Amino acid sequence: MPKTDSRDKTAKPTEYLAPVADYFKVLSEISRLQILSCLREGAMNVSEIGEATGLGQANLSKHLKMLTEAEILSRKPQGVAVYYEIQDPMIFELCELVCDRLYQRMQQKADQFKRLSAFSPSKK
Amino acid sequence: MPKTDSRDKTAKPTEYLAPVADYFKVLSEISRLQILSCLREGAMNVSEIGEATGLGQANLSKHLKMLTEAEILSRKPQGVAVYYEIQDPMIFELCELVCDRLYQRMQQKADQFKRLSAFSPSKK
DNA sequence: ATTATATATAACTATATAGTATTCTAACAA
DNA sequence: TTGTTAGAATACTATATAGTTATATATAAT
Repeated sequence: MPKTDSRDKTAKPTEYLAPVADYFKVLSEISRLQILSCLREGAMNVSEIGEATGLGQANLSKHLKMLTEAEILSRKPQGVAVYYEIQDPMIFELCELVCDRLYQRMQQKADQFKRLSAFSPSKK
Repeated sequence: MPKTDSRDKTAKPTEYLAPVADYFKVLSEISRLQILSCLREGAMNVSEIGEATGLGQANLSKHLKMLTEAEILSRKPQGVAVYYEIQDPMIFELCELVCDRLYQRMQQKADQFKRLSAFSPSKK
């Protein structure tokens, strides 16, 4: 019965994790989240996105390329301009999950702070 | 009626995105995903995690610190050993969403390849 | 106290990448 | 054609960070 050699540390699992890590990496930069955020409303061309985000042209272009290669955005040239659009709305699910959780935590901490505040007169 | 100055490009949205980006950044490294993956089964101490993942001791220690500060893991010293445990299972939701999507895409591409293969005899 | 062991920290190196300045390409307009 | 504009590609710099080696800390055992 063939069995995986457990001594081989460099073996299997790593390769499967790489694409997942790469995907999260795309979402791990503020500039790219900014871009995604302003495309929630619908397609925009590069100049428009640039104005909305304040990102430099070359920089923006690189980020758009990354997002497109990750199949998060789609690219549609129209004459001289190029329009980008959300291709995979799942990213918003991901962002919302994270946002909600971060918000919960803040709430919780604020709550604890209020409750345990050293200067409150009571707490019986 | 006070209105946000839309000329101020460096203003608001960025700060709100930073914590989200930071959270995704924690999940964007293979080594950390490896760690999370092996903690799915339950708490483990550092040595055990090291054996399971093959990561070096100091490196592992740094990753565990990051994951703990992100409140993804909890840290429980027990004598000389320190046990780490998943504190926020939401990460698995996130990973599953991404995995499922990546899998769908692969399926889809394989499918297209099969269908359009230049060497197939027929296609009607 | 002394030693051994588990984990953390510090210092360092090497690599990846965000941002920028510059050049290139392609579409449209004159 | 020539020029103009939008976007992409290239080259470069500066910073961040993964990994490693070496050192420090802390608990347990002798």
